[in-house]
Amino acid sequence: MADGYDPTSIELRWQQRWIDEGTYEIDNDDPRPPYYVLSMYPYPSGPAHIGHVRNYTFGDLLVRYRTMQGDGVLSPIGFDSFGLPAENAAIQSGMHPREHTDANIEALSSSLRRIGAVYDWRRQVKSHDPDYMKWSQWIFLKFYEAGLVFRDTAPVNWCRGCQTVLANEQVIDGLCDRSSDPVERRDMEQWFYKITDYAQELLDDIDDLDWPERVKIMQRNWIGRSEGAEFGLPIAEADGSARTDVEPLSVYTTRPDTSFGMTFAVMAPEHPRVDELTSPEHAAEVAAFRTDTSAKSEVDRLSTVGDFTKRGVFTGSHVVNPFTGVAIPLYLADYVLTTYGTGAIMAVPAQDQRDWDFATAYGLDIVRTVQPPDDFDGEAYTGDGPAINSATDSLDLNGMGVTEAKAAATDWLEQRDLGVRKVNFRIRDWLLSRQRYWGCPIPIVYCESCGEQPVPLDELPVELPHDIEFLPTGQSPLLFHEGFLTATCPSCGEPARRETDTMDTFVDSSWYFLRFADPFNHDAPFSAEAADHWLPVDQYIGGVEHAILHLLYARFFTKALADLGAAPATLREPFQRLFTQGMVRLGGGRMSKSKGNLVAPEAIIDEVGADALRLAILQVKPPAEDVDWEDFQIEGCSRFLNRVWRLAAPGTDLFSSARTGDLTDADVEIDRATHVLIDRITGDYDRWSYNTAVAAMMEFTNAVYKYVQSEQGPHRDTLDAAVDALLRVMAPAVPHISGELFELRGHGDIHAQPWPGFDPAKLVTSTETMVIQVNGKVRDKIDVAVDISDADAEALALASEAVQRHLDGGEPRKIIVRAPKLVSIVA
RNA sequence: GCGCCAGUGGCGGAAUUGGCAGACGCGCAGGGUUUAGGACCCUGUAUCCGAGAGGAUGUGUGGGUUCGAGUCCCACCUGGCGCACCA
Repeated sequence: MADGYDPTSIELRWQQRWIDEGTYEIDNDDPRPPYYVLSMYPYPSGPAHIGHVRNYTFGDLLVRYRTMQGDGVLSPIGFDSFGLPAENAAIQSGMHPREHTDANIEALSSSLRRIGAVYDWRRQVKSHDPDYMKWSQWIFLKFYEAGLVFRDTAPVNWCRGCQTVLANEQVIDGLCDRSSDPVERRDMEQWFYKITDYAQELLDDIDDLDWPERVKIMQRNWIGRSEGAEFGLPIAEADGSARTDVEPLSVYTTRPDTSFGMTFAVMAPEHPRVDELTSPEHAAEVAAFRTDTSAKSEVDRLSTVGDFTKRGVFTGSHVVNPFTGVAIPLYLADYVLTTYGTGAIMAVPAQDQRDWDFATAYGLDIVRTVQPPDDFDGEAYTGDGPAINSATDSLDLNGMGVTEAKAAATDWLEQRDLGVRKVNFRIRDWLLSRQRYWGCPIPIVYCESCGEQPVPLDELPVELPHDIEFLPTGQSPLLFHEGFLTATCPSCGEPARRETDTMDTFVDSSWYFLRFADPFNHDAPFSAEAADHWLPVDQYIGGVEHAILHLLYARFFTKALADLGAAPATLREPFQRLFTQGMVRLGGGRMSKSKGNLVAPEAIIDEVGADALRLAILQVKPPAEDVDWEDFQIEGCSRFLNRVWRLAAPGTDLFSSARTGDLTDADVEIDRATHVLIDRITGDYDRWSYNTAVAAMMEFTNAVYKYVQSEQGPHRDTLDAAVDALLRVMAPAVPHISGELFELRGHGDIHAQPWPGFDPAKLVTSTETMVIQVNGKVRDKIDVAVDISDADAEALALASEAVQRHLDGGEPRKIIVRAPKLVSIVA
């Protein structure tokens, strides 16, 4: 064939055309129903890798499909362009992070265009663009004003390798999630966002999200709500009586019902009252223990394996168990953390395994207060059961189950003013300070006389100086840049020093989806009207690795911005539907730059075209599942596209041999198959079943080939209708080839076409294959009319020779008829 | 340990409501076309018995419900992911 399928030239031409014609640009006053499709904000690390391509192919299919369905689709793209890798590259290679980043953005943009993904490029945002930074800082200051920002000295996670502070979310099993170095603890002045103010709402609103269940579970776990009681343990005199001149030691427990089994108490080594509550003769030991603990990683501290004898120390003091009035020893132990609850616990070894281990190691009493089942052979028992050993004159819990006893114990505390019901959350405030250059500067200055001062809104953005020297010292280069450091106090006008911390890059990705709604706004990050028009995102697409960090922060920002009046008050959630696509692996392992086993999509596109690659991505596996690169069937997909080309391109033999005139049964059958195709693909696209959609296209194409090659040959009208429908349903998946063929066939721009409808009446056949089972086994199949009566179906089944053979003269005991599909005979 | 998800041919997978298991593709085999190769077209391809007709077995394992189970229920095995001793 002279004019064979040449993907490269076709694809480049269409890609240019979509950009030149602004096909997927959309204005906020577009009259079509708004539909917002968004793929997660990519970090520009260079040309797209195969995982990116998979992600953006799914997004692009949806953009094109919804457009054909008649929606006004918002399909924006931007770049999460701040972050550590650019700065590390600068230290290593001397290339400025800005140049490094800009080059990577160009490379990634080019990749996205090469796979045929379409966006409204006008709306593009980049985190490091001063125009974007301005509004990141503006939001910081609004949060500051509203009390959602604070500064505090806090033990922070310090990564020695990266020489920076990490958020809790970036610490995985005590190791840095980027460099895998062990994370140490250090005290620093840090900026925080008060995400804990929204803990309850963030938890409650998860229920209504159309998200994968496991992501919702992960968020609930992370927020970690627990209900319990907080109460005081009075400090004991030498004789064991309670002191009234000193504040009791406050503890939090989720098991107030077990309080009678409290045989000792434990403070975190960092607890502020350690010095006060340590007796002089134990001071040296306590000090040594605290030093040891501070050097330990969080993994070691929370571990429950191994010897407990070195993991605690006696303070020399006692406290009083308010339930029993008995004085019990007060210890420090590394497994108690200052960051959760009150930083001190009541220890109940019989019902908590760590307490049990500790008690065993230190020879402390163990008293059961919940009766374990008879067959229980463990140590600490945490299950349900009747309370025992839990009674005094004023409170008797004995016999109650855990739930009832909890309530009774808490009521008792509240009635006596000893304690209160308390809800605790595991989630902690969001530490956003980073001691790094390549991030958005925190817009604060420090004045000797006026103290901490927010930068006035009209002075934003605080920009990063460009002339910076990168040294591997681990300290932010901003600390040594006089021009940046020097500022004027907005309050008194005297010289002041600028904050050198920059923001965590998760700040940038926490509101970019709002900026996309109104990217040209010069007066605000976005208008409430624009946000109201587009948000929430109708379909968000990304990796499950962002299940906690990014998605939780973005939810927090959206709620806070709505409460501050920047976003519509009704906008409580940013992403109504979330789809998490699986990862692309190689040989069962992870693909990574360091392993040097990255698959380069560009090389594949050069060889077989972007459409074949897209089709292979869609075909290989259900989108939600991880997939191995070795399983991709690029060749089969390329072969299929060639088959379609030969079928649909005008001027081929297939096309010119078509007959005209009356329609035959074969024509009716192909017409029916065409409607089935549209029906199937519509359903498959709607439910993200792209692999079966591709199978449907292939099956249909095979059927049309058979039809064309049949003796009587194809009818021109039937063939035209079949092929045009095929191209239309393929358009969202393989936009270049279907666009090219549709145009060559003289029908104009396929992407401006409405989604094809189908006639339900045409889906039904006149006959159906009826299956006949004897004792559950298929014994015969008979073609019957679809409207056959049950009685006729039964008679037909019994008349079957095969059925009679298997009945072997016996009488059927029971016959189940599901006409016209099935007759089941029990012999 | 707790929670979630998955397990189907040589391989990736399909089976939307309990009703023909293995669609579609890859791979493999045979044939056609071609000077040849490639490309293309056609046919076959779960396992076992059988020349064939046909039969038996079969969706991780073991039970159960049902006329009928890949699908529902119970117990278990294996793998992946999350949480993990947060009081």
